[in-house]
Amino acid sequence: MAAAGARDREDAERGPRARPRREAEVVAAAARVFHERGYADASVQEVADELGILKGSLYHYIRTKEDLLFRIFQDVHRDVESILAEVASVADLDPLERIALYVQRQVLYNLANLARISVYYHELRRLGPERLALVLEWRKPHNEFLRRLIREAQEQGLADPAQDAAVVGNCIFATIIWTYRWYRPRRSPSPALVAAQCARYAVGGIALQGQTPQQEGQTP
Amino acid sequence: MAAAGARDREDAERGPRARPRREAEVVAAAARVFHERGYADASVQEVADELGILKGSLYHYIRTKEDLLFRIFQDVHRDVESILAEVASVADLDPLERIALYVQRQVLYNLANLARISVYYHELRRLGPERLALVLEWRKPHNEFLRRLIREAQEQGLADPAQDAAVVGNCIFATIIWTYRWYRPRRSPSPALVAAQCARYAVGGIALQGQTPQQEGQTP
Amino acid sequence: MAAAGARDREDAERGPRARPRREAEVVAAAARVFHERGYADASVQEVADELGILKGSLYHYIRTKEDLLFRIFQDVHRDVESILAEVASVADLDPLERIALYVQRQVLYNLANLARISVYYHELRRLGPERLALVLEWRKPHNEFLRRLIREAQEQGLADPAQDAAVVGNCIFATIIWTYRWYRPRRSPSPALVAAQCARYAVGGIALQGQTPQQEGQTP
Amino acid sequence: MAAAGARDREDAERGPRARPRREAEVVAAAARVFHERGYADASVQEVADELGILKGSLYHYIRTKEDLLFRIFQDVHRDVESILAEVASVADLDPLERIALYVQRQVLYNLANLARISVYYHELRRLGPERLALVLEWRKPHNEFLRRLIREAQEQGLADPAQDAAVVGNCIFATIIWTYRWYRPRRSPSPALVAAQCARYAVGGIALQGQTPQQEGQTP
DNA sequence: CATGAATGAGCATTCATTCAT
DNA sequence: CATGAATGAATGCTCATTCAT
Repeated sequence: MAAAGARDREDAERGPRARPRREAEVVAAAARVFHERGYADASVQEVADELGILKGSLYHYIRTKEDLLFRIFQDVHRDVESILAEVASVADLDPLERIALYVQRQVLYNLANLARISVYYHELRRLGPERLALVLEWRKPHNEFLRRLIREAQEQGLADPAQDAAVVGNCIFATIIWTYRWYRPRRSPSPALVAAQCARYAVGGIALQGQTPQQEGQTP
Repeated sequence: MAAAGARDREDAERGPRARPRREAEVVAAAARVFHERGYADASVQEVADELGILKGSLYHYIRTKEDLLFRIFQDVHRDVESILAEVASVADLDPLERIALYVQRQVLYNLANLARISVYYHELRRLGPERLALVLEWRKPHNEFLRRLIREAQEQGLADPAQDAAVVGNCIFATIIWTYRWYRPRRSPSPALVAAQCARYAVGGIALQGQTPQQEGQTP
Repeated sequence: MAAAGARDREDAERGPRARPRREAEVVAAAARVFHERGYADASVQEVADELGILKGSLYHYIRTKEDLLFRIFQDVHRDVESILAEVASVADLDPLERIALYVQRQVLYNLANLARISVYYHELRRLGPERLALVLEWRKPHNEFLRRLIREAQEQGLADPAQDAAVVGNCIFATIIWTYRWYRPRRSPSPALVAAQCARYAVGGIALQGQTPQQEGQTP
Repeated sequence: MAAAGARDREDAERGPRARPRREAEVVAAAARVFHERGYADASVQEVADELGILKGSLYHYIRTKEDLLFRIFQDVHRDVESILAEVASVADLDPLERIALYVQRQVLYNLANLARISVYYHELRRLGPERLALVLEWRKPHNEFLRRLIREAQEQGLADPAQDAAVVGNCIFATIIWTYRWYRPRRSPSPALVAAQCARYAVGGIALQGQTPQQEGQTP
């Protein structure tokens, strides 16, 4: 996670071969520009400007503009995958604790990588059909992971069995993802605090409690 | 009226003012197209096609493409405003109950208006600066309304006072808003069920409970 | 044929609706530009300049640059088809006479439509695969027509049966087609003279004669 | 030689001067690529790929892309010149026999060098003005040679004096050149047969005969 | 109101050519 | 000689917007 969080910052320590660096810089610049202007409105020119090279030169690293977008997805996917693996490997946690840890880690990652994450969650539909399908495939294990935890919590009497695992799973994802839309680096509370409170909110949202308002009957 | 006879087949049952209907159709078509293709990728031509008129004719209703976008925002804002008013006017609810009602009503509205809502939440940044500022201004009362309820709940011992009202307020908005991204009309549970479970999740997320995992200290 | 020949010239007499005219002008301008500069080197800008409109406006008539090319092929094909039909319908000609008529008419057409014909014979491979296949399909009946006449002439003792019908058929096409490369409107003899001599050359090339050099054995 | 050892596998049997071979390979690769894709559509990259070197490395052999084209012209010119010289030096041939020999040798050469010949005849106009003029100058002696033979044949009563020497000269060139467009190495008859029949066709086309259709009067 | 041709600015992409290593 | 990143100009195409009919 630490390595992932560092990705948005400029790397100071580089060895003799600067090539991989270049690639990462290109993707980082694209993430910044796409975040700021939106993928469809951003021009390849603007990405090149951000990098201080000419538009034509950018095409040494990519074949199409969409490649820039897809590489952002690849990078985020890789990081997010490692968060999942890490959370899954922690021992001695009950399902609710594991969900709390998952939410907290993901939120922390999001807040540390706002530009890339914004693109990752906002511009999915700008990918071509094959890549779109690929990314949707990537995301499935996360859905499964979370739903399984929810069901386990329900079976162990920790979570309300009346809640649909798919629905509340999506609510938890909402809690994690939407941070990219409201978090303001300088104005909002510290990432650690936000991550903790999101985790607390998500767990509270599914936990079994005594008193809960029942309103379904009131629907107009 | 006689001169307009040739156009009567298009909408037969219309009162003396035919304009509002036509206007609403235009905005609805725009919402559908912008939802499907994304605002930036959608062309004015496609909206005209959706309406069965020519591109040039569309400019009788609008001055710029952004007008189409903005009218969607106006419509949604109007509806959402009335939901807020309605929820505020219900008597004899404690803060948590009122939050639950608010979430439930909003989610129900979202699920019934997926196209417009998707645009409303997804394309905000495509508005020009003045209109963007206007919409952000519109949204403030909702923030205030929700935060006030949270604080009241905390003061009345119903909600966890350790939670930052702004943060959990955003979490509740996340729960409401994100439905536009995951809800699938035919595959997902009924709107009523989803709305109820989202409300239950949101209230549970802020309600005071005995046991909650405390992880802030574990953050690396 | 007369109508076909007139196509390259500007039409003076036009009715109230100038629309079909516009289309023909576009194709004629494209033919001129592609002839002068070569299809691949010519830019859509240059075609627009030739028409006195803006590049973007040209796209009201076409979807791609290749459309311009293909319409030239369509026009020439239509004309050439009618020449074939006409030659086939003349009564009381022996095979050699019919071949002579065919060559003469085709050459006359070529010389009257140099720009379009140059493109038709020179830029075939610039068409996309489907259109290329289509045009090759169009040309097959001409091959068949000519080969059949050659075989008939051979059977009737008018043409040398030792000649391969496919090979000399191609030689006759060469005689017809290559005119687009060497004919110079002001410097060369009159179209009528050239057409007659090409016909005479082609017929002589296949006709049965007493003395002909036999060199195949000398091949190194 | 030791330093160059790493490249020995590419061409093992080479004398002390490896440069000319390398040069010839470059031109041959260019001819193949230009033949396949067309000069204007072919990229320098593709020629480099064909050679298995990088684009930048190609510029050790050439200064511009057009150089590649011109060298093909130089090579073909050299060969074609030697055919002319050879045909001119054969003793004891009457004009028609010499024309037959010329056609046959040229066609044989064309069929054995389809790629270069296609470029030679197809891409002439892609040369810059000076080189274009140069090549046109090169070709003049061939025109003169052929026309002189035709006129001699006419004077000796071997060829029809009513035919314009320039026109039928071009017809003969057509017969020779057009082979590059219709000859298919595996499907068409043997080069020797084709060359013989082209020669037979060309000579028949100009030879004096009794019966010839006269259609000039029918021209509309 | 409707039409549809025209506008003109902008964009992604290609490519011949250069040059420092 | 070879490399490959960089250049910069050009190109095909799109599209929001206008306007005469």
